[in-house]
Amino acid sequence: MKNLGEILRELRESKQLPLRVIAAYLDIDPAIMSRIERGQRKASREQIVKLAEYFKVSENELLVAWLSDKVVYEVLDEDIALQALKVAEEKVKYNKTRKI
Amino acid sequence: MKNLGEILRELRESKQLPLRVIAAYLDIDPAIMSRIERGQRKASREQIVKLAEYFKVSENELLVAWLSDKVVYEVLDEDIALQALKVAEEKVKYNKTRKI
DNA sequence: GTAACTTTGTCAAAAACAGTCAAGAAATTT
DNA sequence: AAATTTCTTGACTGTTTTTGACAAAGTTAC
Repeated sequence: MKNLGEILRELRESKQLPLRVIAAYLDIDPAIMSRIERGQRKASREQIVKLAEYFKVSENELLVAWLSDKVVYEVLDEDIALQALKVAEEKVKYNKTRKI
Repeated sequence: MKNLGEILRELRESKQLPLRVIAAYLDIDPAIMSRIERGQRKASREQIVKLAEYFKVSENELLVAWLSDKVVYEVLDEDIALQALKVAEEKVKYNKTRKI
């Protein structure tokens, strides 16, 4: 159950690439990429898609890590986090059947 | 499985109160309260707490509706919404055991 | 010890957010 | 059905948050 940042760092290090290269590919400063890997900065959806392509890794896998990180972040300091997530699931399921 | 807005509107109407009164209590313009009830605007956590007190309703109940709405909103246009929510749950559970 | 890499702090621009106000639509009262 | 009240919406404003660049400090590897 790895965070997006951990995943990205492992992918990058497994290829022995410096931040510089990935950052250039995304057209951002290496400093930002550093923060993304350390979970201090959110990546954009587009960046995730590009990274999945770059690393030749399942886009879904990365997107799930990314989205779930965002959700966790939003919910984390609440005692009711788990309760809220369960309710959110129900709501999503419900909306899906109604195709809203 | 009601949205926060629906809950608030029902509470208000059950007491036959105009938006004006609730809005004054929260110290905001009725226009905003209207949008909150229609789900077009997010309420702040503090507003939820005040509303729970005002309506003499469980704070948790309102907060869960509020938080889950926020989560749903964040996740809604993704196909992977449910997947991400499940992963988010795991992450929250994991964090809880480690008290981060 | 120096060169490459990474992390961190600070700044500016852009985007998102919370709120006000006013005008029109809808509902209610008389 | 006119008048009054309530509700909704759009346009606007100020504030906060986010995003990214840049530079300096800290690491790591040679």
